[in-house]
Amino acid sequence: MFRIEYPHLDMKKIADSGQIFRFNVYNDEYSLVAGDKLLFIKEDKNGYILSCSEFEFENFWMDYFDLRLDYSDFEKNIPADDLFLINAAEYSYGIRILNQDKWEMLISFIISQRKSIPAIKSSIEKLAKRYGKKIDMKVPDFIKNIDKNSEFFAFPTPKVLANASTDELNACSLGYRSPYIEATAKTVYRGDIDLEALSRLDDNELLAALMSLKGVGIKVANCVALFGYHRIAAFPIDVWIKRMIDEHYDGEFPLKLYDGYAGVIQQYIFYYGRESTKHSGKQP
DNA sequence: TTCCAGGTCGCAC
DNA sequence: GTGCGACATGGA
Repeated sequence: MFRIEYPHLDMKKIADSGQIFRFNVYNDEYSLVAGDKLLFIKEDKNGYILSCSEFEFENFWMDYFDLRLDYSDFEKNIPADDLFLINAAEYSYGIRILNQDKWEMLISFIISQRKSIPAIKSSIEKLAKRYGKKIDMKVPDFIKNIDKNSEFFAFPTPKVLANASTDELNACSLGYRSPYIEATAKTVYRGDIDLEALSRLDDNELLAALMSLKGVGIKVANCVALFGYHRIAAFPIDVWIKRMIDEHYDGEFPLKLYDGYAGVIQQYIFYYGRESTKHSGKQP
């Protein structure tokens, strides 16, 4: 167990921010599967109690939650008359761009196309349960809201998915995306594309390399770049972002104001747009 | 039931 | 390069 307390860190908002699909909320407690790692979290006044050791926190989770980056400057260029974005940034205070596993992001966002977030989560859990290794870790005693018999499965490796049959993949509610997953898994497993090596490319080269994969277009590539490679300049445009830009910016978002970190701003817009719609039943 | 979901592909022009 | 229909399935 290890307690942390940081500014600009809100687990609930991050879990609901659409950048991660295996971060579940149980009132003031959370479970989080990242690759083959499992973390339990409990709110504790202004901080959080984590199920990991201090060593594991400093060697993995600290970077995973992007806690070395100062988020306080990202709002400084928002114009005073852009009330929409001022509100979005304030509403999203505490969201960080996670450093997630590249392979997991690639497959997750291929699945995400034309699916609702609950449906995406459901598909990924089916994949993990069918193909992922069971994680050997008990629900710790300080976690009260999660069933002690719960099982958690690592994200499937490229090898396992590359060798999966189409019928089995179809059982994971992938729909027409099954052949995309199959083709991409084979490409990665064979080593035709080395996801780690892509880190050396600049943003545009990275997007181009990702888009060479089956089922990866401009939007998915930007999501993988942003959430898997921490390219915080990447600005994925999906139906929500487009809707917000059309309504509040007359179809053209002033990207130049946020040079180098537009992805953070994008995440604020996405979260604010979706959450406020969820609660009011209409767009903000 | 009907509609929509963190889009992409293939194929016209 | 741009436009357009097809695409599987689950959740609301």
